[in-house]
Amino acid sequence: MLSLHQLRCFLATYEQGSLTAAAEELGYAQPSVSEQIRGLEQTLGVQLFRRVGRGVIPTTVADTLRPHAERTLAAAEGTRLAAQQVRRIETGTIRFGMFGVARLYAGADLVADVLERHPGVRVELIGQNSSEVHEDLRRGRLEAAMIAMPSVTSEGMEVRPVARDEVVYVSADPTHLERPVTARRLAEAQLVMPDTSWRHDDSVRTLLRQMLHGTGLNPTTRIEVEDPEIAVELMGRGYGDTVLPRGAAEVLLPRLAPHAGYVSLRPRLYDYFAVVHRAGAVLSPAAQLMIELATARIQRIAEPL
Amino acid sequence: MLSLHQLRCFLATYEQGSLTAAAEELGYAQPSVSEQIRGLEQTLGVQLFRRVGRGVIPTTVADTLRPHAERTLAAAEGTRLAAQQVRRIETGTIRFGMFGVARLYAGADLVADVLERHPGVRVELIGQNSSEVHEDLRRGRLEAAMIAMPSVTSEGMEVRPVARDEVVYVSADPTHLERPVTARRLAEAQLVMPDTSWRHDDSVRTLLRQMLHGTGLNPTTRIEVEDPEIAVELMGRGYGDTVLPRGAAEVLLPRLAPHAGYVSLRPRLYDYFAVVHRAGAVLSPAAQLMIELATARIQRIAEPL
DNA sequence: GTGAAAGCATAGGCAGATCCTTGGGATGAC
DNA sequence: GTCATCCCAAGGATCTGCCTATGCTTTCAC
Repeated sequence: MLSLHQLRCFLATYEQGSLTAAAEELGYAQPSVSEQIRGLEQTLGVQLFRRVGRGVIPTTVADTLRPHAERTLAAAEGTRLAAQQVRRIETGTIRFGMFGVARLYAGADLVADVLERHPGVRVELIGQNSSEVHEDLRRGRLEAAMIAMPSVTSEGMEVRPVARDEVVYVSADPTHLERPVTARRLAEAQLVMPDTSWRHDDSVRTLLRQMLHGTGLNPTTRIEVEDPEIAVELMGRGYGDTVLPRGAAEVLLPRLAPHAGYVSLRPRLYDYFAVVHRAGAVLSPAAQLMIELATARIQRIAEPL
Repeated sequence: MLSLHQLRCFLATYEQGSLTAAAEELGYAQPSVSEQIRGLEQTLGVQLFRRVGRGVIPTTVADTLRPHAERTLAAAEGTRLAAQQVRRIETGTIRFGMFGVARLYAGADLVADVLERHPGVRVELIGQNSSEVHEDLRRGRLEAAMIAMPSVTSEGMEVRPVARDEVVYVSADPTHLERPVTARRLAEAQLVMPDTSWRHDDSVRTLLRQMLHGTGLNPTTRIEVEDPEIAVELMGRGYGDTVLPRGAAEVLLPRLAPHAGYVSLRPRLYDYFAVVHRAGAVLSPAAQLMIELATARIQRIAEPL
């Protein structure tokens, strides 16, 4: 079987014109190189050098094969080099999970932070929602992620909360914002809620369900949409109120519903942001980098823990 | 140390998405492939697959390295293929030794014969003279050759005569050609001799020296030139006679000295053509081919043995 | 929920490859 | 002729590669 080691010995011998010199260059004893050359000649079925008493002389076959051997070794070196560069995060792809609203807060800045420090890399910010990210983590498609809690159960996952953001009641009607909103008021509200497809996993929905659980009530969602932007815009036009993490409200309201405001719930509810990865996993440098940068960004918007 | 085997296992695993499937494709047991992957990850210092209970998932590092691994394996395959082609004489260089007058007889036809059968090869017909060829053989720079005998001693060489050519006396003066030329007549002649630089090794000169040895005489060389063509042309203009192998005379006279003729020496002298290579050498297919074709060509011009 | 199947890791053992040292033969320089 | 150089050959130590057997985790079907 052809091996890189054989090719290295071949090239050294060809260039040095001597097995002894080649062995010295490669740091081996002379018989070892001799054996490699013999093995190469046997696997290829050709004679590469004529042994002529003292010294060896390359045959025309050796002349022909030399550029091929050089190409092969160069390609192998390229492989090694590419791995080195990836290891130093000079190149390659960084894939990181981040669900909807966290990405809304910090996504663009996070990518900018990464590219600032590592201009050569590709960045993939994966995940429409928290539970999809969770599934990707579990299946190994993602190494680490920033998710919102409480969410689906996290068996086999290591979850480290890094920040929390209050969940607030948002309305374009000032009379709805005069006092903190209780469970009873919430149950009576007409709501425009985003993230319809994920309503069973979404952390804000989960919080609201927990809040109303003791009262036997359910919030009325008058309108269900996918995008928080659409929900906010509809809320601004008076089609209903909505419930959002405060960070999202502060990002979206000035742009989409300048006349709307928000107020706390009573009791206050909090959405937690956490770093998640498989329990017991050794994180790559790239994942550690993403975790560090994402945490820093989230903590500039939400409340650090 | 990086190895082709590791890269083969890596690619098979990447494409199959499973160590077990890769092992089956490669014809190994699963733990063997597993070990190779682990070794590759260790030598490169990166994680290529995430082990996730059932199955493995390639990391983004694996995505990045895959094309490099493919290039490397393709280059290695190219090396193997090139060797195969050389072995079948489909490509590569054929180097063969042939000294002056033999090349004059058969050189162009020999090259044509080779290219007819093996259109992809390069051909090198090496050697200004017999003794240079001999030295190249001894040093290993040439594998085999066609030389003229008697020449320098052939210790360590295997010499197989394949044809002989009579050495004849050539003159533009018909009176010189009426009878076979004896040693006495030869010693009195004014000669124009080619191959000046090699006069001590040249086989025709050696024959003449042997012929005159018993008489205590030396041939008078009025003019010494390098090329047989020049010698024949000067002879044709009457500046002297010359001595040549008959094959050379028949090639050169019609073109360069149409009024000249030739006659035998007494006793007759013969130049022998022989195939030569290092004693005990195993000849490559290319060398065997050249020997076969060169022998056939020489035997169509000179007298086969 | 439970058992069966799939897939990877680990452990132990065997065969072959790799590498070294020592010694012998051929060649070339003086 | 003598010595130095350079290759091959042989023997032994170590390492690598590969196998089988086994255990653990995840996945899937009932």
